[in-house]
Amino acid sequence: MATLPIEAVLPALKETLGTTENAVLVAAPGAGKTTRVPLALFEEPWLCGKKIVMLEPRRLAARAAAAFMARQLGESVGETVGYRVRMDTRVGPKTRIEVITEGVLTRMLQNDPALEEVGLVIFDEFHERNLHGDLGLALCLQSQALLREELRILVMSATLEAETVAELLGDAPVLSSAGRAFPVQTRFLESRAEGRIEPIVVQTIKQALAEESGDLLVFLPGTREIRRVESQLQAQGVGGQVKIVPLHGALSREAQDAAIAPSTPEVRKVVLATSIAETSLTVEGVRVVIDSGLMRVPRFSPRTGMSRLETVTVSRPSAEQRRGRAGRVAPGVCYRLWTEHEDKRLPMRSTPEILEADLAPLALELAVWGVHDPTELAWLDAPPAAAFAQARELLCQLGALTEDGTLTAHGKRMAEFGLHPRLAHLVLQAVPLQLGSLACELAAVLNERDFLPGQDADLRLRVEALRAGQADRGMIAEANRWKRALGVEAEEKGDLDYCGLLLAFAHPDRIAQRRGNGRFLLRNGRGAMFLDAQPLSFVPYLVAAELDDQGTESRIFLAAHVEESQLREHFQGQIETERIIEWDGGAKAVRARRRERLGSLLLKETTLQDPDADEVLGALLRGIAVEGLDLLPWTKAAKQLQERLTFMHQHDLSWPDVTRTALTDTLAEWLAPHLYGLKNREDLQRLQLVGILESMLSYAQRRELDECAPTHLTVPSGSRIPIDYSDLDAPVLAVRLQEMFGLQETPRIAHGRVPLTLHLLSPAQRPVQVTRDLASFWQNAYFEVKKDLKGRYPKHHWPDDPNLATPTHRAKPRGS
DNA sequence: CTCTCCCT
Repeated sequence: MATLPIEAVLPALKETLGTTENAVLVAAPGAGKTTRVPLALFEEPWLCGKKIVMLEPRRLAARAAAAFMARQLGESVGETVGYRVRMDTRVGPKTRIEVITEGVLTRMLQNDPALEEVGLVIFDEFHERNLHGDLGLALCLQSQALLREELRILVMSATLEAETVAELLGDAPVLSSAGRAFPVQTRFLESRAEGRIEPIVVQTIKQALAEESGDLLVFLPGTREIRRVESQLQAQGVGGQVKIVPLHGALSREAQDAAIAPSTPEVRKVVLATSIAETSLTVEGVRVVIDSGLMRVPRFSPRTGMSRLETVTVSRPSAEQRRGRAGRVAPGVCYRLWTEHEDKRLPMRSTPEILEADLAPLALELAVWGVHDPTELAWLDAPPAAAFAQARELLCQLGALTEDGTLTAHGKRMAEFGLHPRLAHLVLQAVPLQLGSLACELAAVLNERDFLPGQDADLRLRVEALRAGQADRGMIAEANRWKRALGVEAEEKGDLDYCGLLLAFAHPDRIAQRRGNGRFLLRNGRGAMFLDAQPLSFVPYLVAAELDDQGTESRIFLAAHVEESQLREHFQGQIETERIIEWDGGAKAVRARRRERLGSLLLKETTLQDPDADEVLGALLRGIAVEGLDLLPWTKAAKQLQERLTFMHQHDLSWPDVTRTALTDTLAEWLAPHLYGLKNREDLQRLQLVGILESMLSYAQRRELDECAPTHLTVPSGSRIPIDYSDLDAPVLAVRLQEMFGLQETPRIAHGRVPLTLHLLSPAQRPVQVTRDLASFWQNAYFEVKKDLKGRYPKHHWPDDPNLATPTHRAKPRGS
């Protein structure tokens, strides 16, 4: 066996762990640390015969590492070296090295916080900073501090974030080892790429095929871009010369295996991959990497409880990892589709999962561990407070925690399931309903990537396919394992009509009601919809399992029908009944209704038979305030009375203020007493506003009103002419000039304080003159006016001395 | 017009 670069640091590593508990080992990919380190250490005396457990981020990697090490010892897996991953365990009584996946460590710690049988925990590929890795390290560190001070912890990482890890491990020594990869030449863009990435990718692929030999690995953010690049390459005839192979997580295992297998020497291969090829899968025979510099990441929103996919710039470590994929078999080339200037500004690290993930599973693990406040543990990055609080709230809703945050028996059982708390709750709720078997099938379907993507969103199709053996074998095995754990294997297959109800246990916030047109309203108030019409578009209620959380209306990818009667039976305690008595602006009436709500969903609305009179009155008053005073019957008389009172108020503030503003502000005082039993505009139209306004006055004020602000004035002709109070500062008397003959002075009101403004009119009621000084008019302007009137109304009498003339109210001259 | 892993 060739000497690996890692061999150089092994003696120092043995010595370090012989004297101190914690250490950090930095080694580039390909240095051989994953297989060499456990084999070098498992017989060290400081282990005292205890085991080494090593964490891998992926099941595949864990099994592969165990198999490789077993071969090195000339044994098979399960002897000295074993592995323990989800759904698959191979360890025996002799096993000294257990390669496990990150989540398994959490379960081991929860069962045995002191890890009595373990002498050393190795965190491999720790730079990936997965949620379970971070949690496992935090728990291990506390176990070491409180229960097992001689427990060794070794963190292995490919990047220089080692220093911060070393600090977290109590200033642990850092050892490093060089990598073994071949050199890779990096080529940047000359100028910044604008617009879509696909044309530049296509152009670079063609350039690399011409300039370089060997297979190409192209990193794209997602399947959409992969499809576009593929079709553009085909359109440009590239597909004829080379084999174009997509590679992403939604592909079947066979398609993935075909994509990563080495190509035959005569056919060149262009692999179009997502970040799956960055760490999880190794594509054989690659000499050229083309990196779009983009990746899609899920971002969880504590506000909506959903994840959304975002396209982001890759971090520097990611870009380095991608570049390294070109140097595994020979010196290689990496085309980076950004400029050298932009390269300097790449983020120094990817965002650790704990900062952006759904923290409900973590919060449940911490509750089982006995930690209320995550700051009691040591973290590289503590769980963000908002997301953690949201997670605790969800756990309360699911009954895993009590109000004060203590773990319930139900919560403890949920944690033991190794399922997301929502799904564990679904399964546990189903058992007493004799739906345990269906629940296990549903949980298996929901726990994995959708195997019928793009098809009809109905979950029942997936469960049917699973029952027919058309799902992934692992998924079927998963369902069966839970059935055994619950003792429900023998249970009759639950009716598929219960899928929606069970899903509602997991996602009570995603119960949705039809709004029409394939659009739905979620219980949490958000909108959701199907892109194309399908049977589920027309059901009154459904529960959404998967949504995209983009924009104002989320797209529904996966859902199940639920009956209103099922919701009523199982969510009775969450249905709120409210009595609503409110003004209906459309009908212009008070509506009294009884509503049953499930969150934002209105399940039922009925008319309330005997609404409380005071509440009706309140709603009517609010209606009038909103609609305005025009809702009331303002007759001419009422309007004039309001103007007269306003006139009085202006001169004496002891009078009520009845301006529109004041009346609107004081509806409850002046109007409310007259509204009992009224409920709509028609009722209001029958009100007697004159009487209502008058009732605001004292007896003395009523008498004074007629004196000071009379409705009419009797002019010399004997006519009673109405006074117009609409201009508060200058009440107007509009009267034919002829009726005023003989009156010398301007008539006054308000105890003589306010002269009326006279609008003097022609016999045909046309305005002739406006004056507040009648005496002056007679003496001056009258003579000019007279000439004009004589011309136009020659048959009328236009005297030279108006003071001596007889006033007349007749429009036609006498005797005509 | 959907990233990717993982849980006795």
